[in-house]
Amino acid sequence: MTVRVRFAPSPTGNIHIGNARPALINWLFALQNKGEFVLRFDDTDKERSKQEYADGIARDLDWLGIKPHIVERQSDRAEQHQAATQNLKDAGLLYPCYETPDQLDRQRKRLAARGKPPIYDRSALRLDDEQRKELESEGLKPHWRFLLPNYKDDPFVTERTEVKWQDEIRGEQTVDLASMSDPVLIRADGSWLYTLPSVVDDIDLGITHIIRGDDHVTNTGAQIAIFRALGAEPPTFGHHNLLTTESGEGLSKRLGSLSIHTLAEDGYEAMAVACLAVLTGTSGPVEALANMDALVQTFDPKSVTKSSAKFDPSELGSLNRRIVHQLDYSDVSDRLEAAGVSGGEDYWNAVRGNLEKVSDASDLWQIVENASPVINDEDREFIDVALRCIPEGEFTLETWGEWIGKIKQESDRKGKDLFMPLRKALTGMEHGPELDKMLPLIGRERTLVRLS
RNA sequence: GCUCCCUUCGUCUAUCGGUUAGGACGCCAGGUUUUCAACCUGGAAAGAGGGGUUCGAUUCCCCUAGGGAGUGCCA
Repeated sequence: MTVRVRFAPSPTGNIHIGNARPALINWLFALQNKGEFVLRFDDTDKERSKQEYADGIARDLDWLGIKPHIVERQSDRAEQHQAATQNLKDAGLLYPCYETPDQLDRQRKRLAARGKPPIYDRSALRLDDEQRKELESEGLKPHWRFLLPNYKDDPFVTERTEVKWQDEIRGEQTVDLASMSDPVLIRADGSWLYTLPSVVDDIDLGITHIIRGDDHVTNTGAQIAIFRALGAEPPTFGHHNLLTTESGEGLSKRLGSLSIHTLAEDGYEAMAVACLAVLTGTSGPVEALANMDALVQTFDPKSVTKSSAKFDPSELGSLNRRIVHQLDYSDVSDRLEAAGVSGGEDYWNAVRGNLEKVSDASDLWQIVENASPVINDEDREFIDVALRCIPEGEFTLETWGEWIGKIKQESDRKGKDLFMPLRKALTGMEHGPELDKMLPLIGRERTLVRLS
């Protein structure tokens, strides 16, 4: 059977590094198993879902290197959701409830105050047709709950109230359905909550593995019950740990600075973001892997740990640096040319070891094109000596060695005193890329001008 | 409040009862590079607390504390 996974964001905001984690883990899992990746927009919340967010999510995933094989929109599949709804109603597994949100809220608070679990008491299940009619004649519209197979004394008895599954990441998991309320599947306005459409779509789309954050663990218990109620075998589940900020809070959509789009605009490499998002909270090192293939080879779902992991945004800097240092000219030529850096491969190889971000290459380019020479008064005489020693012919990689050798003979300077005045005169800076590589790029003409 | 999960260097983590508690990132020092970066070598750095079980506990059990998640007519 072909592995098929899905990433199912609700288009209610931009994705950040915390959402990138499940997206990438699913993507890697798909590639590792020669499977397919479905991007499904869970847009059942009409109030908050927006097309612009969906577009933004697709764009950000693409930037990260995720190319979905299939794109779906939950709102396009109302027919199937309707059919499943009817199935459940016919089976007596979906029952109408008339409590208002306010009433439910008070009920929960009352239970909490008494130290009891805040579980819905199923009083609506005991309503007869006449009572329902009466409530509806008062103008109340029902919302619908799924009857969890969990109470020993209810008409849909199952011996066990626990749902167990072998989690791809966390090992054996158990959720006790007796500890949760019957989930509301349909709102009073007739629209679906995410729970049922999600299961229906997972069945119809042939999803084989549901990999998502461990905030869904309890959900999985109820959803497995719904899979079974719809006559489908539940897929394999895997729940990865969540990432938190330094202060330990869960990542929220409010973390604008860590939105994928912002990180992209700030000039970070997609692979740096991907490595941090995926490899943090695993037993492997957070390595700087330069391409998705390497990450596919490296990542092991089983290495994801169970506890939430603090991740350090500042690590993105060093990760990015290490990745940039590995990039070949062909990886960056487009970006360099777009930024007006025309030094080609020689230039890239000369400077990449000094860069934090690829965009820094443009700043360094000024060394070649228009550095402001710095020549201290006490070095003037020495620079004049250097000027006289400049080798004949075109500047090559050997020119620097030749030149400095000659200067050594002509002056009594050595070490730092020898090369630093030249570095400052040539580049205007006290540190930077190796001069033997820069010299051919700067060329004879500019060298003469800068030293004069 | 109730349910589930978790707790080892600063951070992410390894350890199938006996280890000098290992690695990665970061940090510090030295080397190398005639600068910086890179690179190499070395170093500092950890079992939340309390009870058990055991010849022996970081490892198994219980309690406490702390953290995460769920507990929605959000997803």
